[in-house]
Amino acid sequence: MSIKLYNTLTKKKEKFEPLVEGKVGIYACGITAYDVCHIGHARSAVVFDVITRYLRYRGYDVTYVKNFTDIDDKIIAKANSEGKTIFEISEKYIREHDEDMDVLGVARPTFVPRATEHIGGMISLIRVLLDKGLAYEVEGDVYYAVEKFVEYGKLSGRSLEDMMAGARIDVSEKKNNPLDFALWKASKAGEPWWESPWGRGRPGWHIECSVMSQHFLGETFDIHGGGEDLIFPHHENEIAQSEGATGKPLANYWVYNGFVTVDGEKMSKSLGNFFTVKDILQSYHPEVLRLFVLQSHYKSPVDFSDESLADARMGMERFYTTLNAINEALSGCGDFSGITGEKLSAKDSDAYAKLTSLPERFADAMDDDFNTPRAIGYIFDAVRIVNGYMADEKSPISPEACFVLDTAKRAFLATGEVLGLFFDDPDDYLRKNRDREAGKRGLDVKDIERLIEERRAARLAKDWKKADEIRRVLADKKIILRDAPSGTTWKIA
RNA sequence: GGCGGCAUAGCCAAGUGGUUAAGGCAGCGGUCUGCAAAACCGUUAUUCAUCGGUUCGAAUCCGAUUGCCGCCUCCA
Repeated sequence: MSIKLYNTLTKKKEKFEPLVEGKVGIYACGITAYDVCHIGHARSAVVFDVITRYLRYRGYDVTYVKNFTDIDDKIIAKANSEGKTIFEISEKYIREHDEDMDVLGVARPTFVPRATEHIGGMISLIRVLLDKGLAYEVEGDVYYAVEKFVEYGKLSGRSLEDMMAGARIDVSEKKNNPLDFALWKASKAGEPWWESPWGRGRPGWHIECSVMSQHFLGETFDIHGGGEDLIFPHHENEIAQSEGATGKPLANYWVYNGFVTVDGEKMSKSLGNFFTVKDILQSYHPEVLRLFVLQSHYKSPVDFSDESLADARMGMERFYTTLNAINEALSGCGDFSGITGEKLSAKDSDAYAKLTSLPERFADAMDDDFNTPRAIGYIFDAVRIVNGYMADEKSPISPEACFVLDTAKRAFLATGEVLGLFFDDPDDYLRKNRDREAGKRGLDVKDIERLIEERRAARLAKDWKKADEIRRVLADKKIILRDAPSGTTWKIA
């Protein structure tokens, strides 16, 4: 089976064929470092994290580049208003970004270049575009002449005429065509600048990605991606710059994640309807946020709400409850290294066969345009199978059962490795989750445990009435008790 | 105005021509349990926004209609 992915450039799902056998180059546009990350940034990061993890899982040697835009109007504005340098601002938000992504379990990309590290490359590329007649200089600004690039609009599926018809074009006397975009801007007073053949200035937004992608991945690379709002104008302009200069395709596959919405509307700074990653991680385990994101296909819009996150939390709880049960069962196992899949009883063999099919089914779903919702469905199927199997097993469990459960655990963890889930110790996860939920509701863990202790004494004395009364009191606070041979545990509903 | 996307159960969400329309959450019934919980079993869409068409056969293809959303300005 080969991987298929949806290519926005061709508007088709295509078989993935890397330029170089066994190797993949990915460039995803990262953030402009002027503010903290919100859930939308988290989604994009998680999506491309899972794509790279899966490609690696399938044996590809992946080079993943994600840039930081550290020179831009908004960064300058923020630096000026706070009396700081642009570097202080971008440094602060890049660090915050990295902290958030680390907590979210997003693996660090292979390279994380910053625009200001590549000014020289940008100047060279702008020179090439000027030499080729694709750009022109006006009073220290350099603009790209879009009508000179015949394929302009091919990614976003619009023509220059269509865009001219649109009313919302910013008019500048300096531009020959209102759709022309800046490659280089002469610096105004109070703005940072770099020396260039056109005087002191700073780069336009789009040029950095053309330069950095080529620097790390070559003139043509495999996958270019980002949030779908980057299709136009950002990536359209990157194509014009890069392909205009090299005459070669910039990237073969263009992959975009959909937006996170709130009440059906795009999460954005201007609407003020955004939630920061830090906000959410105070209330939820990072894997809950990952599961929430991955339970929708990466291209679909996903509506964010506290309810939907709470649903994802229950899903993670199901996973970890099962993993915990597997661990408990396995802790009672002796040596089962002599067991193999071939000589099992009918019942063991049946469970074994179903559980060993998980990696295959998982890969099947992921091969199909990284269909994580389907892949996760298969993991839940396996959860049901292993739980049913465990329910039928008497303890102490047989070496054969140990073998089957060990196989199941490995299969779960292998899928988790790709999705960035199940990295926590199940016991820790469940306890942290419980305490966090208790905290959110203003419940005191000590009080709860004191009542549980009282109830334990009552149960020992077979005072069921008192035991049930305590259960009821706790239940009113959404606290659910579970009596097990090893003692009573509790959780929040 | 131009371009594009989406509409599947109470909620979330797979499925894009052909056996019983995945899975999760929530609900209900049962098993287990002192009572519970977890878990398991069963159950919850004869139907996929509406209307037409193509086809032996459509949630899936085509057309129209309605509704929602995104891009066209910085944006993940």
